[in-house]
Amino acid sequence: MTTISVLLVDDHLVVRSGLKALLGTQPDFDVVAEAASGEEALELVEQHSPAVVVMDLAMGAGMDGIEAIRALRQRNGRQAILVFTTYDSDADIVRAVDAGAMGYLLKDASPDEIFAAIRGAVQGKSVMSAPVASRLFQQLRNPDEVLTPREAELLSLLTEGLSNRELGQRLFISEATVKTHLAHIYAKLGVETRAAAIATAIRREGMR
Amino acid sequence: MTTISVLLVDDHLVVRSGLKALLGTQPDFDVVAEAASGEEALELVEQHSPAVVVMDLAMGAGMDGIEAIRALRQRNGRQAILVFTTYDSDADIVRAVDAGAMGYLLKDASPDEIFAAIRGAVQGKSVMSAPVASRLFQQLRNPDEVLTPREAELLSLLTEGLSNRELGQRLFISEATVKTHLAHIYAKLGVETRAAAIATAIRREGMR
DNA sequence: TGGTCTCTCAGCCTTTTGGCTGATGCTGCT
DNA sequence: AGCAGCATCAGCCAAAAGGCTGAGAGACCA
Repeated sequence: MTTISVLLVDDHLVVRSGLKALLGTQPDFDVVAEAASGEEALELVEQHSPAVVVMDLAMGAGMDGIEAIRALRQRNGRQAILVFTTYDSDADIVRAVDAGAMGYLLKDASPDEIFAAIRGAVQGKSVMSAPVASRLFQQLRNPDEVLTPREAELLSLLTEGLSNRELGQRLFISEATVKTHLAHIYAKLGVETRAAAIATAIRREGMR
Repeated sequence: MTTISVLLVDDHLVVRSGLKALLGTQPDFDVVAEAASGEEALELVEQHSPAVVVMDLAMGAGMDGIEAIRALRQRNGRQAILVFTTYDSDADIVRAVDAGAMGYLLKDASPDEIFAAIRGAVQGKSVMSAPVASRLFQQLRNPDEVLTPREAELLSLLTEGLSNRELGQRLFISEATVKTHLAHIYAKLGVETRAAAIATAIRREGMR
């Protein structure tokens, strides 16, 4: 039997131990290293070149999971990257898949789901939790409601409470353009005010 | 040596396993049961009457952690309850302590912190993570920044994206009064716009 | 009884936001 | 070559939000 080498990336030690304990029950998994940050993950991948990287998206400080995935992909590693996170926000799912994640699991997934996802990942199969899949499906059905990259960027800044003027300065665009983007964002989110947009963004899109 | 019986309550299996693995490294801890929900926690406390209950606040569906703590306290159990959660929102901290939690740990706490907190809890000592303690301290030092009940109510509705007019209608007050409350809220939160207030409320005050 | 807090309301004025229409340059796809 | 989508910008106007001052009623406490 071929063993599958795994790198765990999560800023919470408890989660890493839990995952390690779970994977330890299976004969074909071998957790070769653990990282608590994106930066550390890059190093450890270099050192151990694991077959699979299981990665959280929300990482306290520094590089977040998405950036780490992107960085790993750019160094053309052959690792299969599996997202393992608490939230299933639309934006995160799309960005993670876009960045090159092979699968997307939620932290309340059952052990079997986790095992299957990892085994599938090394074989090039894409596995995701049911809620995640249904969200992706939803987006495919309603492409009109998908934010463009620029809009998502703006929405993200919006949730920090910036004014149109400030948004323009941050993004190096005029206030007029900010307003245009906002109008599109409101339409796509189905809201009419910036307040509602922020509320929706933080709750539904998971932008915190 | 007296062993300390522990009940773990967290809706994520990985977290429970991780915690169990960590506590297993110490000779004086004995994880007697695990619950995935508040309801289950109540049952298992009844069955095992553990010395300490380590509880997450965010629990998928049904009874949340705060309610579970309150319910346990009302059944006048002698368990020390320790909150073990991801976020340190002001509101959650206050509500948890108010509900009867002995300590408040964040999930990125080190094993030693966790061990110390559990051992302290059975001896009646209150242990909390540094960020948590500083937030509580902050509130005691600046009572001027504590929202009045009415203000908190308004802020909560604000996070749903309502306009001043709608807020007035919901609360049966004039728009002028809404504006007065908002001005006070902004001052207390240290923001200048409703957008920033919403962002702060959801992130810092934990109003989701 | 007086002071303080909280909640309530009004008016005035400035700034910000949102709705609308129209327009340009770029990219990618057909 | 042409079309669609994206990002950019402008101007105009109405609505909403925010800053400021002042003020009254009720609760609570010293």
